[in-house]
Amino acid sequence: MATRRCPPSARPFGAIGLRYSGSIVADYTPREIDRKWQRRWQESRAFEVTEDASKPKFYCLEMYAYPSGDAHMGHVRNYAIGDAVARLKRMQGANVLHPFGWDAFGMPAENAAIQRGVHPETWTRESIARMKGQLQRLGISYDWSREIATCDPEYYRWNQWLFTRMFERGLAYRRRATVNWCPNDATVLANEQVIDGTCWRCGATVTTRELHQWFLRITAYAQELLDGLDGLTDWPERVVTMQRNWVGRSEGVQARFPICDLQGRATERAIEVFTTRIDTICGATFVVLAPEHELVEQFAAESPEARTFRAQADRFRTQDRIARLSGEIEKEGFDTGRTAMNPFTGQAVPIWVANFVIGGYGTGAIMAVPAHDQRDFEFARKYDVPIKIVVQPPGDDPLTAETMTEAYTAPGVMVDSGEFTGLDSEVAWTRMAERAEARGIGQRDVQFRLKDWGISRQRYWGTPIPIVHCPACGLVPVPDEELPVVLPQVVEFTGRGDSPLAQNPEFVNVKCPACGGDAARETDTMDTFVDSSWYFYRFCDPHNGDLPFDPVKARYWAPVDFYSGGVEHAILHLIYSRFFCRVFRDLGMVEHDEPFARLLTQGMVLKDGAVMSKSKGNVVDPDDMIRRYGADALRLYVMFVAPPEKEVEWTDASLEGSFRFLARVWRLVEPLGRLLRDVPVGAPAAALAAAALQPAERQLWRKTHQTIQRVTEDLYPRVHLNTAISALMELVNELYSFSDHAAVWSPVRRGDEAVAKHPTRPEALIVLKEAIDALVRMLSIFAPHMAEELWEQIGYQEGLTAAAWPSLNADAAKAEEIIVPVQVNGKVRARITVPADSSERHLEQAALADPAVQAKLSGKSIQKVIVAKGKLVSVVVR
RNA sequence: GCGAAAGUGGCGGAACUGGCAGACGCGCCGGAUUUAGGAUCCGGUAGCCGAAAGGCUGUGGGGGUUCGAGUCCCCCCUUUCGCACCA
Repeated sequence: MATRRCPPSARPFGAIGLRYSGSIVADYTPREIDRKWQRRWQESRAFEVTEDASKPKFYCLEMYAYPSGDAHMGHVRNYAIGDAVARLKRMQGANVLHPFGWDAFGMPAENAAIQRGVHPETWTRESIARMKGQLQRLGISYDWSREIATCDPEYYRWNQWLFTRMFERGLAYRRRATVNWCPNDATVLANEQVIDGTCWRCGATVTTRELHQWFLRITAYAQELLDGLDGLTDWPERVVTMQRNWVGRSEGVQARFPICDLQGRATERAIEVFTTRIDTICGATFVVLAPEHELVEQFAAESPEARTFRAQADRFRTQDRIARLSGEIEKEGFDTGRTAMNPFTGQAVPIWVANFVIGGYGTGAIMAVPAHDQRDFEFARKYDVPIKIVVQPPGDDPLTAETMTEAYTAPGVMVDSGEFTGLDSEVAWTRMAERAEARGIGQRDVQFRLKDWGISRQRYWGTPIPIVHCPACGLVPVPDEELPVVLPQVVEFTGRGDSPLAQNPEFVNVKCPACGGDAARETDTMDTFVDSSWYFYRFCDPHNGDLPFDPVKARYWAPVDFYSGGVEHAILHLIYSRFFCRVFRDLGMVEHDEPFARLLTQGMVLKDGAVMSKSKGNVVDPDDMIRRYGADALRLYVMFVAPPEKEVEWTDASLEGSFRFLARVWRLVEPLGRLLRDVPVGAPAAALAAAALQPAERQLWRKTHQTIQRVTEDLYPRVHLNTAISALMELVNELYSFSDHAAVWSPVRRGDEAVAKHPTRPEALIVLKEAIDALVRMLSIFAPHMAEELWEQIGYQEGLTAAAWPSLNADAAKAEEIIVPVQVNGKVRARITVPADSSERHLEQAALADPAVQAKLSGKSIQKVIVAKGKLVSVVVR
């Protein structure tokens, strides 16, 4: 045959089919089948939905895509998983919202503009078109009428609207903050444009700059975001943990250390420090300021050697930033020559400046207790600052400052702490906090690691921040009726200088909305995480021109019931979305507190142990695989190869295996189509009474219902897609065995030649139809194109998209007889076949009567017999 | 360093609450079919001993709880991921 070397999809499959000698089985030709059904679904608008109070809703969402131009295997896997859930829920009677859209703003589009002169919009639209085609060739059941792209003014308009609401409520504000700066290109760089401390374009060493930037006050919700995590029982534990650490709540005391003048007398000025170990305050032998701390400059000014002072502090400030990108840095510091008074001991302690104290956390200053904090310990040893022990470990072996080799951080007994001496340190914590408050030298405080969200980007391809700077009125939001503030089309992309919008006078020069005077537009655009923090609400009402979405519609669809995507979004995207959810709630637009009820983080698809990437040259192109094996085989493969959460290593051989399975189903079902068409659905109960069935028929009928049970249980909420598929494979194997049973089949002849086999008994046909019917329905959530085609072949007029999930007949699934292992002293010595509902007594008797068991019992005495009903009998002898 | 998760055949992986370890698939071996190869269908496939019946050993290593442990507890090893000076 000439087609020998062709890829599988082109091979002449099953010219000779199962059990058919000489008959013709139509080839499994996924390419045509895929196209046929994709067209039908589109024409019938099969997946478009509207609110319907008569049905339970189910909102199934996969993280929308950044339109890079090429869908990769990670996308395929994510969308295949989501689609299986969406199709399952639809068949189980839910009104399923399953939308898709594009995270269309962002740097790659702008980089393309800088490097190749393509307008970001053109680049983005082309990428969307390409990727959409790829997704459609996968046959995912999206409601495409709800498609959104965040770069549409109709979308980003609502970013601006929401920003304005937040500005009005003090949740959006402006302050100075540090950015990466390339001195050569005179431009701001995003973190990902800084490569090993240098500019991605010109290689110049990156410095920092202070700019006015916009922030969203996520910290206003810090406690709530933390508390809400307890309710996220259907999220992966590790994502919850990551978020908890990210919010990073710690309880402590903010204490005042009065600053001493140059003569060592306490003054009115004080250093505020935050500590979680107020119990160790008597051991605080020095105070450390972050290099960014405002007092550093004051001390420098007051210092006789102001210059060296500043130089040292500056060195830490710049060092900090670069070091943070590259890893560990050595603890360094210098003594300011100034002292502060320990408010508990009254002693003067030196004030240091050191690089290990962070300006942005707490008060930017710490009390250093070297005996009981490892970092302080290392620092004190290095610079020879005194170490004072105030907590001794329990037991008779007290520590001494001279001999200790590391800080003692565990609880213990208080020493050398005045009236608190002798107390348990954990008890002392509370007493000392109370005392600090009573004496006005401190108060209990809660600090969060979570910082406000800086959303300003000095970029073109993002949502313009809708603010006007008026010399007379200050910061004025653009009135709602003037939204959206649209990105100007004509802009030059040089990658140098100011942000592109700032270079466009038509954009910048406006009249103040408040006073009508000359004013300037804000030229920063928003972080694209703003877009993705609420897109799931927009899907509920994607064409609304009056509001981001209709609260009534959102009340019907939201929250998202099933959300799947990569772990890489475990923190930022998900915490920002949880934040926005609460903002919408406080605006009265949604009623729930959490936007995503169930989260599934799917594992990556690797090739040769690494993430697929163009630079590594290890990309497997989904389109290529679809061309060769069809969409169904590819989808089935990514779901069968491993549980959804796990990483998978791409293997061509396994994909072929999935293809073979589908072809095997095809060869089984397709030729039976004409035969089964006439068999009524919902077989007469009498015909299926177990007693009326031949053993082979009974076995198939049981397997059918056992499979329905297993698959249904595996699918949701467990989402064990791989084991569900393996159960379907078992059913197919059973169907093949069934066709081997001579008792129920006889050859159909044409002349002398056996053309096909035909069940000789009506019961056999009924059981067969029921099995195949259930198989095709269940298979349709994994391999929808082929399932539809087979569905049509076996005589159903209405498409599978309207079909119901098969219903379980629990009696049919039940086994009449079971095999129970018998253990003697922990080892399996026999297996007995007993009626499924055997009593414990009967099981024991049957087990002891078994000859193999008897043999092991002879000469021994039975100590105990344990019967696990329906599972096992365990005999203990001596 | 801290935290979390995971270590099961040649490979991907099953085993829900402690109850037949290795479902299902890949690969490999054998048989049928075929002029032949491919495809297809059937069977076998943890290791060791044995002609077989059967036996012994096995879920990273060591200990423990239990009639019974891949599963629970303690110690150790390895891998992956997350956080890495957050006071």
